Amino acid sequence: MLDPQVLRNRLDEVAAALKRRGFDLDTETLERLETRRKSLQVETQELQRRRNASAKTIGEAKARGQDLNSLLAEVADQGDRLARTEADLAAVLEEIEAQSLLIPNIPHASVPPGTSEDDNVEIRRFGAPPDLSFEPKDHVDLGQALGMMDFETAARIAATRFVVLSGGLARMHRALTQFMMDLHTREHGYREVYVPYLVNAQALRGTGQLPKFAQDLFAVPEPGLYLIPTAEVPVTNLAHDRILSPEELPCRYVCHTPCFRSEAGSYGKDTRGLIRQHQFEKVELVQLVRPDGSYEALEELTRHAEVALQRLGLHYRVVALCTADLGFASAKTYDLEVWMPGQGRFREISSCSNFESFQARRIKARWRNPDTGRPELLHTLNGSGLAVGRTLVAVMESYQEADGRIRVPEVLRPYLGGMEVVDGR
RNA sequence: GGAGAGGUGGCUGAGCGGUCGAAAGCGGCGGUCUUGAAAACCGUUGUGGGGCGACCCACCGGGGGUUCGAAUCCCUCCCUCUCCGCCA
Repeated sequence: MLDPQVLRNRLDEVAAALKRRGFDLDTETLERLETRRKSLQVETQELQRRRNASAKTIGEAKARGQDLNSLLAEVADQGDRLARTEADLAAVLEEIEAQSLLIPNIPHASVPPGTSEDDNVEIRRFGAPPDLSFEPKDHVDLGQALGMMDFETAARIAATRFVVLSGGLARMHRALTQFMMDLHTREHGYREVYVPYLVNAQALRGTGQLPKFAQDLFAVPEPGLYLIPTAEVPVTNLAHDRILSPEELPCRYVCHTPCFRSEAGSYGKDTRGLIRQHQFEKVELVQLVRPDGSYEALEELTRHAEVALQRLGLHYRVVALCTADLGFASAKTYDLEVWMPGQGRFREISSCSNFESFQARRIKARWRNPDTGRPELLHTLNGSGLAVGRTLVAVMESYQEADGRIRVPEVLRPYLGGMEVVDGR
């Protein structure tokens, strides 16, 4: 959510900034609502003031044992009028709130301009495609040949876009998670957290998935909760309605969770393989930081995610998303794209974003600024470190042999009892 | 699932329907004293919002109601704690 003050006083600037990301702000409606809000609020508060004053007078008169009838007659019709303006004001405020929740974040000045994902800008590259002297297979062929990746069985148990992994592949999937968690807790200074996988609507509103993206979520109607689409939701909401002291910052969390996405609206897209599943595992990095350091934090967080790819020996590139490709809540995003030899292309494996105060305002996540002594909004960031399923795909396709065997990257071997080639156990 | 107790400011904890944004204590901040520190003493100390301003408004778990007036009464929802049952 954007700052209501700015939305009020510098509406045209906001509209121009949002235009960069292709969003048309309905300034006419907002101005009309704001005018109405102002007059209603002033009127309401004046009526409240009068009510308080006369209630006080009546109280004092009663204490002196005076006759109250004339006083009570005077205020007889005050209540109705106040109730009406209060109701009108509440309706207008609700309307403004509803509108505000649908306005995306303003792109940072450094975000490259663009009209589609084709305008994203490659920032840097690591490594090179693996030197395979044969025609590489994709992870589906590899996994099924090994008998360790089964989409048909998963479909019988659940539906399409689910998978059953088994044997060495299932173990390597787990090893990848362990490796990433150890990396970020031991070397990058993140605090591990374990959180609920079902969250309420308020939490999802806080991070920006609701109200606009309900169709992407799995709802559980009975307790009225949603399966998390990313650990970002519960972890960022840890700061809900909290005022942190400066010593607690920066606050860095790492969290491994399953993620659930309905993928509505992506029929026919990535239907093959592990790339786009209804359920997948992710290791998520979340930071809560002072506003003056959030862009350094974004660079740092991105590097932390990159280290995971580097240690695994995977070829990747870092891409700055252009204004058109930016997520709803993000002010700036770097995508990490890993090379997938079986597909002959780069695929997103991590997305690292600075949300500035956009989420913090919805969540009321603040810190006490010692310079002002006041509570002020934090900046929030997050990034995948990494998406585990897609990492497994990249490893399988990058470490394949001509005979279809898959070597185990060095860093994973300690987690797999020294296993050098994926086996069936 | 059954029975009971309770949700008040950073914390603990008072609060006959009226002068309560709310006692007191702790903590925090500033000061006096001191070579310095502690102790003691004095002062100060919630959040959000509106108005060009003088100022004003809202908030005592959430929502609704009664009333001229609600932290205080009523309804409802949520949450926490204790005991019993059940289950991991």
